[in-house]
Formats: sequence, structure tokens, C-alpha cells
Amino acid sequence: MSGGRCSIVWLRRDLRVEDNPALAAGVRAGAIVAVFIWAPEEEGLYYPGRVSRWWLKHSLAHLDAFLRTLGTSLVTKRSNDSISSLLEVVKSTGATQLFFNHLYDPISLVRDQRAKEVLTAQGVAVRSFNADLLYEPWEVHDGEGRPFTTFAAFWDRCLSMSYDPEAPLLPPKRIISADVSRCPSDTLVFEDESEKGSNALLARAWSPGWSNADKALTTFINGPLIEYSKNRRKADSATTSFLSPHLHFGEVSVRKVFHLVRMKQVLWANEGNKAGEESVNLFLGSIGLREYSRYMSFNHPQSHERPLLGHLKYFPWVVDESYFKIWRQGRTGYPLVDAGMRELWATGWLHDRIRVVVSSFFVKVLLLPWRWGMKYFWDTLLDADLESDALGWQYISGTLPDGRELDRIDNPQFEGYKFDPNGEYVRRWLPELARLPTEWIHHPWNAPESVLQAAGIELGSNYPLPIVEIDAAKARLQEALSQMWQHEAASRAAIENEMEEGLGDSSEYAPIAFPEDTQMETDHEPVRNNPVNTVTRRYEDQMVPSMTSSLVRVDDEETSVGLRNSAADDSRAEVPTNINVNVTEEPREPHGHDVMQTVRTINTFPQFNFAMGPRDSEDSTAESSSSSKRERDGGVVPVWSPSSSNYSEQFTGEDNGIGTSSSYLQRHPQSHQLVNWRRLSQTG
DNA sequence: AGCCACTTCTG
DNA sequence: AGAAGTGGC
Repeated sequence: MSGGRCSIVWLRRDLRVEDNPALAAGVRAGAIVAVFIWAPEEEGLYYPGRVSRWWLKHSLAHLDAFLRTLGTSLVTKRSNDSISSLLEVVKSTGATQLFFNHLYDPISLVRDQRAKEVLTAQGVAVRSFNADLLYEPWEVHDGEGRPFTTFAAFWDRCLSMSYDPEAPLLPPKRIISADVSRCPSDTLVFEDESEKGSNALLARAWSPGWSNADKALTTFINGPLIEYSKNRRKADSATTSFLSPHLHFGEVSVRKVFHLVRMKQVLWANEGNKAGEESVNLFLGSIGLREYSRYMSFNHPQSHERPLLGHLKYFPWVVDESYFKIWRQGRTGYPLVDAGMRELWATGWLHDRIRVVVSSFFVKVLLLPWRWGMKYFWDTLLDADLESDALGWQYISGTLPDGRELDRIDNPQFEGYKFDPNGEYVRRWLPELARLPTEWIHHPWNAPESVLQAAGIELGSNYPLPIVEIDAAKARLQEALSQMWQHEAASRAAIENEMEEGLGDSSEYAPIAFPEDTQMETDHEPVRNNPVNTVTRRYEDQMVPSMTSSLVRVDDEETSVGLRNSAADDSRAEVPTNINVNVTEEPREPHGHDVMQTVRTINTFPQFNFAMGPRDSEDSTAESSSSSKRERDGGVVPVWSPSSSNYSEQFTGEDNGIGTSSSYLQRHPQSHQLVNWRRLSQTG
């Protein structure tokens, strides 16, 4: 129990005891100090949102309680520099080893590599592990050792690797605690007073914590999984796995998910249950996308802020904050979009299909910069996940070679009848439309006046007219795209000229700044409590898939009403007058950290290069991937090196957005040129 | 066989 | 949105 020769187990987004390789290694090595460091400022722009912090708080409490039954407890530190905190823990406990599990977001990649260097230099033996993925990103590549750039190829490879993902580890039976008497915990504060009321209702629907995650997994696999393929297209079906927040915080191991699901697959295959097999494949596909998001983040660490196919750099975004606000508040006039945005706003949850609907509406119809939307998702989603969300937004923005086509606009009206054929979802979230017959529920603007009247709807008054008509949106998008191609061509020509003259690339990526946080924060939805035709429901009645209630700010009616006057002169806003009070309050934006920071970061972001070195190698020289090597426990780890490596070429091309040797774009000329050619031939 | 309408899929 | 597939006649 005394100091010395103990190990630090640094827990981050791996808040579980089962199948936690870092924890297992620590326990195997003797006494441990389990540490969680809360240093959200390190995340820059991506300071976790309110609901995400709520989850984390409960997940940590849950983990701590369990660790206590095993013989230790969780040491918590409040910090703005994780590495200094680690050094402190080393000093106060005499630890000689550090174990942690890999993360793949760009900030962690850099920080963890530095942690490794700094701690190693202090004589601490550092080892890191794969706990988040079936295969490490550097294990999966094509025949030439290059990373895949399309999902299908990536996932095929994953499913046909010569070795299976590691079998899950059992939880330790007992843990020997190191002496932490001189290493006091800090009290971590995850929510401020104003957030408590909003958070109170979350606990009715969700149970954070690793053992609850395990239960959720079991429930899903023994229940809804078999119906997954049938039900996945319903907007409000309660048959998704609901595992994503658990997975985000590593409360459950994907490897365990994978193995359990595979067992079902074998079972159903033997029974000849085609639907079951199909369901498994689809579900595994969504696990695969999560894997792929880490893979992409690792191989392209800037993919959360830069489009992977560089042409989008020239897209003339409509930088219109009032559009942004209308989208957030669910007042676009398209019922499916609005219902989704109200649900997100009220519950922090959205079915995957609806995420695609609202985000593609955001990009393709409103022409708003995708990173704003991504940031809003980050701030409001319970399962906000940088890698997954970046992949998702790039997918719908048309910047992946295998994503949605750039010029495709999905019509929310048709999608409405596809995902919500009976209008139940819309009626749940847009009570002002509740009395509209299904025939018109997804396109009220076409409904005869008599029908609208009977339903108590006055378009433009208590429910908005479409913010942009779809035909107009199509025209605007075409125009924007042809502008984009022209700029791109001009820029390409300019760069070629400069190259000839021996000048470097001068085109800097100029990201669009986020709206000021303060603006977003004071941006409360005005409530016009029009009693006429209001479907009065108490927030308790609100039904969400698996969520009975919403993130309602119960204490806020006064505030909202108080804002009524100031909102009245917002001429553009067609505010629904009889919307349910419980969804009228926009969630607070996260802490007022410096949003502009990202913008600066973009330009100062280090060039990432990942060389695959031998284990914990001192020499960070670039070395080609160790393809056939299969090592897990700290075996093959990414070594961050400022020098060039085989992976570096992947990014350097992207910096100017126009492929040089082997940039992403260059490897997918068809997706670029095809569209480009088509566009130009139509417009020119 | 050949045509059309309808469904489903597309990360 | 558009391709590809299915099934009816």
C-alpha cells in the first residue's frame, strides 16, 4: 500500500472496469492509482456541452462507487494541463508506471504523445493500449499499405482480417490501491446552477455508468437487435441500441459488443433467420462507422474542421446567423426538420436518420457552414462525439468520396413520409401541427385553407411557411456549386502559376468564424403563449424513444415570457405561437469559452504526421506500417513526429485543398472531376 | 421477352 | 436524386 512501484491508470473515455486493458495492466503490475483528470479547456472549442457533462459526472460517480467495492477509488483532478497533473500524481504517489488507453481525436493524439514523452523523460514507464476499437487504425490498410479512403473497403477489410479482434478482458476481482494519502482528489464541477434544472430530467431516461451500459447492451442484443433492419427507418422507433453515449465514454467495450453480436449472428445463421442476420450486418455496419470515424480522425486529424475533399473550401457559404437560429429553434417550416430540431433541443437525442435530415437541410438548403452545425450538435447531443460527428457532417456535406453527392437535396416532405409515415413524430414534437391530417402533416403549405383552419393552423403565424422553397433551394445550391467550381479552378490555376515561379502555396484555408457564443447564449426562444389551440401537455407527458421526458428548463417560463417583447420585432421569425412551452427554451450554450480559438487553431495547427514506430520507441523516426505485426498491449503505438512519414502525404495535399502527390482528393479524382465536369457543362 | 411501375439502396 | 433491383403483366 505504500508509495513507490505503483502504477497510474489514467482513465479518460474508457470509464469501465470490464475489458479495460490499461486498468488490467495496472492491476497486474501491482498497486494502482486510478486517475481521472478533468481538463476541458484542453479541448478548446470542443468543451463538452451541458448534457455531455451531465453524463460524464454520473459515469464517474458510478465508476468510483464500483472501484471502491474492488478496493480502491477514483482520484479526480481539476486541471488545465493534464500532463502537469499527471506529473503531480507521479510525485505524490511515487508511481513508476503509467497506463492509459488510446484516443483518436486530434487533441488527444497530440496530448497523449506528449504525455508519453514527458513522463518517459521523468523515468516513468508509459504504456498505452487499444480499448476503443476492434483494430487500431494503423492495422487496417490496403494491399499497398495505404489507409483506406472509403468506408466499404475499410469495413470489408476489418471483417476479413486474418485475426479476430481481441476477446474482452474480465473485470479485475480485486484492486490493490496505492497510497494516495498525499494525492487528494479535487471536487469536479460538471454543471452550474443554471444547468441543474435542465439536467434533472435526464436521469429519467438515461442511466450512465459502465454496468448500466452493460445492461443496455444485453437488453438490446436480446431484444431489438433482431428487428434492427426492419425498424431502423422509423424516426421515433425505440429500437436503436441507445448505446452511443455509453460507447462515447467507453462505458462498454466495442469488442464486447462485437463479440456478443457475432454470437447472435452465428446463432441466427444456423437457424436460417435471414432477417436476424441482416439486422446484425446492419448493426455491425454502424459499429463500423464508429470505427471508421476514429480511423479517419487518426489518418486525417483535421477532418473535424476541414473538408476532406478540398473543393468545399471554395463553397460560398451563406453566413447567416438568423438562418442558423431558425434552424436551431425548429422554425424552418419543414415539419420533419423542425420536429427533429425540437427533439434535439429538448432531449439531447436524435435518431440517426433525423440527424441526417436536419444536417443535410442545414448544408444543402440553408447553405450554412457545416462546422456551425457540427458545433451545435457537439453542444447539444448527449452522445456528442467529435470523430463520429465530423464524419457525419462530412458525409452529408459531400466532402467524402463515398458520401452524399454534393448536389443532392433531399426533400424533407418526402423524407417525412418515409421516416414518419403517420406523422406521429411530427405531432409529438410540433404540437401546433397535431391536428393536421397525415395527408398534409409533412407539407402544411399545400393544405387547403379549410383544413388548416380546422387544425388551428395559421401559416406564417403559428407555424412558419418554408424558410426556403425546395425549388429555390435547388437553384441556390446549383449556383453556389458553380461558383465553387469556378473559384476552385481559378485557384488551381493561380497555384500552378506560382509553382512554376517557384513560389509555395499561398492559399490559406480561411475558415468561417463561429458566431459569438454570447449571441448564441442570449438567444432564447421567445415564447408567445397563445392559448388558442394549444395542445397543452406537461413536460412529463413528452414522449421520446426511451426518454419519457425532456431536458426542459422548468424554471424558465418567466424568462422566456420576459423576452417576448424583444422578440416581437424579429420580423423574420415566424414563431409558432402555440408550441409547447417545454420545448421553447433553447439549451444554453456551453461555457463561454473562446469560440474563436478554433479559428486560430486552424491556422496554427501542427502538421500531424504519424509514424508507426516499434513499441514505445525512443526513436521517432518514420517507419512504414508494421502490417503483419499483431501486438496489442502497448505493442504498436502511434508516434507523433513532426517529421514526415508515409501518412503525412495524406494531409499535406489537403492544406491547399488541391491535391498534390497523394492527397485525399488526388486519390479520388473521379468524385471530384465527375461532378465538376457535370457542373461546368451545365452552367457553361 | 420486353416493358413499366414500384421498392430499396446508396456512409 | 438516381441506380439498381423486383415483380406484374
